[in-house]
Amino acid sequence: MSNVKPRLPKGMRDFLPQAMIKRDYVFGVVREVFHLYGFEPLQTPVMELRETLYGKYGADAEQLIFDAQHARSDKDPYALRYDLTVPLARVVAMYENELKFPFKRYHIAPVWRGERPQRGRYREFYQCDADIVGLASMAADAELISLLVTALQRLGFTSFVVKINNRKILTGMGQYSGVSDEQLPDLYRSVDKYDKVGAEGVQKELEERGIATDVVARMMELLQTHGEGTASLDFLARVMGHIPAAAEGIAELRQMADHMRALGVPSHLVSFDYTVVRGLGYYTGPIFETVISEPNLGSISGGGRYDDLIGLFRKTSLPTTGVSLGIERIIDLMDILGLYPPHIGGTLVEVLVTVFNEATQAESARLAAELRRAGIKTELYMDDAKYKLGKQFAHADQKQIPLVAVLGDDEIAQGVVKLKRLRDGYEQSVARADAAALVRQLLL
RNA sequence: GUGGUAGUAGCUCAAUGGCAGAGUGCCUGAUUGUGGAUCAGGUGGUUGUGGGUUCGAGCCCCAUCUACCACCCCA
Repeated sequence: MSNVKPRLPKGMRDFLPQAMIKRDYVFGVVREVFHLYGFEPLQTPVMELRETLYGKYGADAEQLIFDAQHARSDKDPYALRYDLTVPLARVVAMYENELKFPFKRYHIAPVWRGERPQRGRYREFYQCDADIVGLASMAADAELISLLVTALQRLGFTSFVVKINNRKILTGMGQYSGVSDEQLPDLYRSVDKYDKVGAEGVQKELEERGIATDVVARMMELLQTHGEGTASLDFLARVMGHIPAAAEGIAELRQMADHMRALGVPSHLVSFDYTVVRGLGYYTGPIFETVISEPNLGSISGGGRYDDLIGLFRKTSLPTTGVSLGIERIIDLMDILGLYPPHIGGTLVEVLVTVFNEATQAESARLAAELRRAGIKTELYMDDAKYKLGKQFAHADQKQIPLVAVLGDDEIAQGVVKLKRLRDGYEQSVARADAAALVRQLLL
């Protein structure tokens, strides 16, 4: 008999119950906030036609996308989705007559990438996106910021900043400084490393990419523009307001600022920062990124406006803006920063009902049923061997179940149940009818 | 995709080319109505996998897998 060696595909993970309880909590909080802002769920297949995915990524696609072919058919080649944005664009194009615009959907689901895994970077991971399709108004972008801030606050994050920029301003800066349109992608890629390599690093890289020293110098100065509130926008307007792209971008961010104020977004949690770039790709307007500022733990969300993408699947495009929470990173940080509320622990079981012996097993089962009817998450102890109280307490302790219900001959005779809280050893007997109420009280 | 580091008990890690170990965990008992603490006893391994060198390999060589790190790119 030769067993198959249990192994996981490279870059993919199992989540045991202890981890899933925490993940579900995070997903649940985020989902609740999405609902609060009127976003509704969308689900699409994990596979798309290869041609659907390759449209957006072109040449690089081969290296990044996981193919997923049926063994007995090579027609209609498939691939695992690479993100949730392309499926959204496809859905919008396919069902536009059935959807009500602006279309506000959220999507929490796994995506797959063929990249080499590293810590915090996997081949299978969850994305968590909210997008608004069909609205050009900056009200949409501002609403996403408000949603983002609310979600992070509800998860317990306090010291973070949503850094906001606009692709049009970056384009304007490039034009003002003398960067050619062909060099813009290079420029974006280099500036994206600002956080990592600093101003000197970006400057060096830009020069290495063959952009003239005086051009780089002008660019670097503009990039580092900063100020309270909209002061930096005023400055940029004075310097490069005559450049159409810049003027447009500046006006958009002003509108966003107005909308955010009306929505009550705390001003200390947002900041205009012209070093934000967001990869390469499809962004056309406002872009944003959230960083944990204290301590400096990197980026936990990103997003922006991509008004052209849906045009991939449709004659004319639709203005669209979206936000993506880096949910895997957020889950890591929840542990690092200790943000889980106390009741999110190693188990979701609230009380273990012990079984004193064979003869009283049925009575314990009845107690478990009573507690469950009252909505209490109850585990009824089960064992193939002998019922020993010590083992049952140890079981509860190891599984981190907070309460144990003891139901021995004495308790049954008196119509009571004895509850023990393991955290501090507090013990109390209570009439059966009041057991659920006492469980709730002891859980607080 | 390129380059580097590492893989020994469930976990964390030892072991000059010469008998594979410790701590922790787990099981049993001290304690047949109570977990954690203590004590006693017990359980722990094809040294990631496959080859090679050698009288002899956890250790050296080659390949491979996996994890991690730096690029590339990205979340």
